[in-house]
Amino acid sequence: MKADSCASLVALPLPTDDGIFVAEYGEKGLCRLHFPNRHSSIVGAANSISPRQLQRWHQLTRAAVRAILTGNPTAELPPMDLSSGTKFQQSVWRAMQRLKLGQTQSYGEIAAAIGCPKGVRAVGGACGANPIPLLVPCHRVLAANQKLGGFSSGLDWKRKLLAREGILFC
DNA sequence: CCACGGTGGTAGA
DNA sequence: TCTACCACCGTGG
Repeated sequence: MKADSCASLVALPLPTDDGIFVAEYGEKGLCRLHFPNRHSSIVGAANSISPRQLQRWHQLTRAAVRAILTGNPTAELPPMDLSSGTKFQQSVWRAMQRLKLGQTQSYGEIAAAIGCPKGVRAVGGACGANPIPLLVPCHRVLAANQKLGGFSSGLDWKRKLLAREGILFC
């Protein structure tokens, strides 16, 4: 763990039909999203985010999360602060953000897309370090030959998300 | 199906 | 620094 310029200031519950997610916000926007039944950091009382802005961000997050969980396209996304990652990780996360509903790419294709064609394993590592799953759609990254690959929050989630988007895999 | 080597980035010591 | 991990990928049994 390293010094993190994006200390989360507020954590809010995000109820869905699939359980209660937790969204963490910093001054620049959404900085982490947790799947249900996972440890998440505690709500910070002191915040420098205006309640009105926070409410707006959380509303956008909630709508986007629920859209993805139901296999629908997302409309507007909240501002996302990805500054906690290294340069390499951020480039991987940016590449994943370009994947639309139902689109997939392999770890190798992502590696090539960011100009690091031999860094395939490192791309896998960056996917696992993705602080905002769903909205940064790391579940749309498959292994070569349409194999499933991994998922740090549990392969059952990845299978479920892909199925809801109509994506076929082995 | 399995084993293995070549990889690049990261975290921890 | 050095080292031991890895959500990989191709090749070869």
